[in-house]
Amino acid sequence: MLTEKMEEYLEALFKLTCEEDELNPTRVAEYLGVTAPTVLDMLHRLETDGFIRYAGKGKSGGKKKAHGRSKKTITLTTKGERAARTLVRRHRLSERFLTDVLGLDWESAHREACKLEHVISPEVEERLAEMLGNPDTCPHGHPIPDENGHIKEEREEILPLCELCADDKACIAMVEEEEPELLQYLASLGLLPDVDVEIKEVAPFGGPFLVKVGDTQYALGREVASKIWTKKNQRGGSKRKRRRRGGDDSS
Amino acid sequence: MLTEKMEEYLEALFKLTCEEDELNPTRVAEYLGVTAPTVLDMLHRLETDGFIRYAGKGKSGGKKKAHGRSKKTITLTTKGERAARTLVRRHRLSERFLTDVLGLDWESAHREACKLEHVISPEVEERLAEMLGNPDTCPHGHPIPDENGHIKEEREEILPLCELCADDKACIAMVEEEEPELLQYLASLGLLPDVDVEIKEVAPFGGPFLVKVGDTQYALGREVASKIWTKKNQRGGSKRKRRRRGGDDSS
DNA sequence: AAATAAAATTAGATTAGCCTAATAATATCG
DNA sequence: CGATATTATTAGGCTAATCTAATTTTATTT
Repeated sequence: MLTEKMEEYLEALFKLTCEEDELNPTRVAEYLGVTAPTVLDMLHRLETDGFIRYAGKGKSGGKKKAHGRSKKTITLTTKGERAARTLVRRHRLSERFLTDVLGLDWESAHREACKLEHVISPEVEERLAEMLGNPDTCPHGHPIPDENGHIKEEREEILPLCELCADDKACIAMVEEEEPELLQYLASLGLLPDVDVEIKEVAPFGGPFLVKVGDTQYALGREVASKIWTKKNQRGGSKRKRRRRGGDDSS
Repeated sequence: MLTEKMEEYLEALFKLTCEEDELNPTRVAEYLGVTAPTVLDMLHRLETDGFIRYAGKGKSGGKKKAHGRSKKTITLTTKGERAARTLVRRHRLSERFLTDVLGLDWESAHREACKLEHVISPEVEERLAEMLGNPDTCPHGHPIPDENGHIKEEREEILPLCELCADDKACIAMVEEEEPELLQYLASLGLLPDVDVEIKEVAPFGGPFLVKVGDTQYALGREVASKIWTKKNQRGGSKRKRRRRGGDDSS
């Protein structure tokens, strides 16, 4: 049986494995705000229940170092990934409901969704999706997996704002969440999904981006700019900049 | 801090103390499907946290039996009762939402509401109530406490169907829930809140009630009849049959 | 390669909720 | 009243999650 805690870990593992390969326990501990032994414990439980694999990748012949068989890594099994995607779906559907129907602000919606996702049944999930018109993104612009956990991948050409160049025009596709202060800040600048922006200038040496939103211009640091994902307005169709792994992010 | 389990117990205690006075641990254990020691354990925790009182009622001078000071009873403190009423409110609001907005059947709605009630924040509670038009009953007809936990007491003249007499005409006010099979059965007969019924005959010696609903007549056992609360159509204004304590029931 | 730093893992404890078995108190019946 | 039920309570255990304090591995530096 999947306890609420197990669900939380699964979700975290899913998000983290999408963002970085070679996920290790310490990173998970840090992300979830618990200690490493606690994570180890849970990893074992998740493993015996078949949700993850935690072992050195089977390179049996590897004579690397002779002793310990090639550092363990955490990977979700199909079962584990299915569960995680369902949770992500429920979380994002909840967020949509909380913002669109009940009118909560993003941050509250996120906080509440973290609790709701664990108590929503398949039936409620389905009705909720239906009632909301089967939305395909959460308020932050992140895709909502379908009933089977599939994430729509029309995501060609989505790249962080920090990779745009001067004079590029783009539309914000999604903003990283999980960081309330950042969100608050972005919202205050009007940097929200579906908003059009134009890069006026990119300061060299890791300097700020001068971005025009509506009639105003803001200087955004690289850090912030990397948290805003944009859909570039095809303008000459320069197809550089590949996407990363097939995964997804946060919220 | 109030854990989910503590909330469950509080709610159960609230319901039970409304229905029977002199509530004892064994009854609670039976109601919640756990063992008596488990209940004792929780009672102690709830007591140290100030949600209940569990002690022989202070009759200090009572020389009854000399030894053990007059059997302990469970009572909710103001704090405990406030918490319980909030839970009842969230449960019933959830039920309304699940049935009215998402279209779930009563039983599923009840099941889901049992989980939702523990994760709904004051903010969501408020918005939900607003969105639903501040309903004052759950789908089964039970009153929804207001934001302060007050339960509307227009409940004069609400009495169980088993106390009606032949030829009485009444309107169903609410039906006991917590018993899915019963609910299922009642629903199949069309015995739902707001439906008008007429008692055609009351068989003597604890026999069944012949009740007319729409064009059909059904024979209901006393047990079932006691689970259906009705608002009698004033017909001569016979004011007998007082209500019980100020409490409320299930759902 | 040795020394040092960082990560992983083991050991041992704690708390909330639960359980079973045993014991103590109360009630009820004949 | 005394024997038999019934209830309440105590004792002792178990699992999920968590922690702190070692200890062991694995990496990195020099």
